[in-house]
Amino acid sequence: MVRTPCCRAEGLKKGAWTQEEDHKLIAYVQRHGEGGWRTLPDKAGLKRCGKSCRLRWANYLRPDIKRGEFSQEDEDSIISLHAIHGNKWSAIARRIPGRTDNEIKNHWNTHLKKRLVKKGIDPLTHKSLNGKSSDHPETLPDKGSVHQHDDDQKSNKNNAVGSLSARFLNRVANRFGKRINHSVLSDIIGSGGPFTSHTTPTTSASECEKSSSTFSTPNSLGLLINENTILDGTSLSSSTFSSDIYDPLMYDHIYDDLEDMTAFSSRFLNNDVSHDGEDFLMLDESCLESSSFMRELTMILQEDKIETTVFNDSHVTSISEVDDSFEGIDNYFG
DNA sequence: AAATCGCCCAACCGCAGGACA
DNA sequence: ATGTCCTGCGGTTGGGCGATT
Repeated sequence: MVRTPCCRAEGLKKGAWTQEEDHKLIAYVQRHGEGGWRTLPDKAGLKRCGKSCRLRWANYLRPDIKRGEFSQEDEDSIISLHAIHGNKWSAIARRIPGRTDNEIKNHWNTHLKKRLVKKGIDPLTHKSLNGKSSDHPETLPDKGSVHQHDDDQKSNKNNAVGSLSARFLNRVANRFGKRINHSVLSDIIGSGGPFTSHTTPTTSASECEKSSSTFSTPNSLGLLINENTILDGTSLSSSTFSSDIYDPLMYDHIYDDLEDMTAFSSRFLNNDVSHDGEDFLMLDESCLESSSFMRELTMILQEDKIETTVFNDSHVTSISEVDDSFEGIDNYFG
């Protein structure tokens, strides 16, 4: 099917936006909200195509856009996320609050890529350019190592990635299993391990393979929650994780919260495994359907807000090394 | 001072895919 | 099932601007 490009029409302005145009666009969006970009130019009195208006709004005028230089933290995040997602700028942008995909893409191409090359890191693979495995903190686990031998995984220092999650979640499962019942836990532990790597229904197999070598189970669905964020308690509203008021719909609300870009875009990572201090819980999506599990998880998360140091062990064990049986989980934390 | 170069980044382009009639 | 609209995405372009010659 052939479509006529929207900007082909005669008389439409292209190029840099003027202040007046910006004002018109802002005023219109404030009055009528986003969307309807095709008809917006006429209604707003702009001689631009809708696409141009949408881009101008999305990349420049939106009120939640953070202008100015990227912080070190932002840059680290971008590099880490790029190691996972590659050039999926929109996916990266969703994790960097206030930054647009365009901005991140530009920053990557003009600064970060060069910086990595300077440090001897291939910006495409995030591996050392000289062939040696890089110890550089800006690199991530080899995306291709998902199915490597266990020994390789153990020797990979980045294996610690997710292992904290594994321990934490094993603990959650353990406690939950003791308090609730074995069968539910078995469901959770279930096929291929309890908190396996994640892929959303739309995630490709290749993207799955980019994830942590420790947790990969390509067919599983899942979601990730930033453990550190949860543990420091900054991301959880009391209403979201209240163990006192149990509402069967609560987890729908959690989903809603997690989908809320302004509140959670930087915290809820449904595609990523992070590294070096930023660690992520991985939950099978079915967990969310187990209300009793989620309630228990909620309680434990709340408790753990004050005991984050428990997880700062020097040695961590990946979940793949742990016996998936209930007893195994039980023994694991002694 | 003028010309040239290189960098940066806003904006554009073409394509893909979901929604809907 | 098909066609169209609408939106989002990633890659690319080109104008502005400072640095260098």
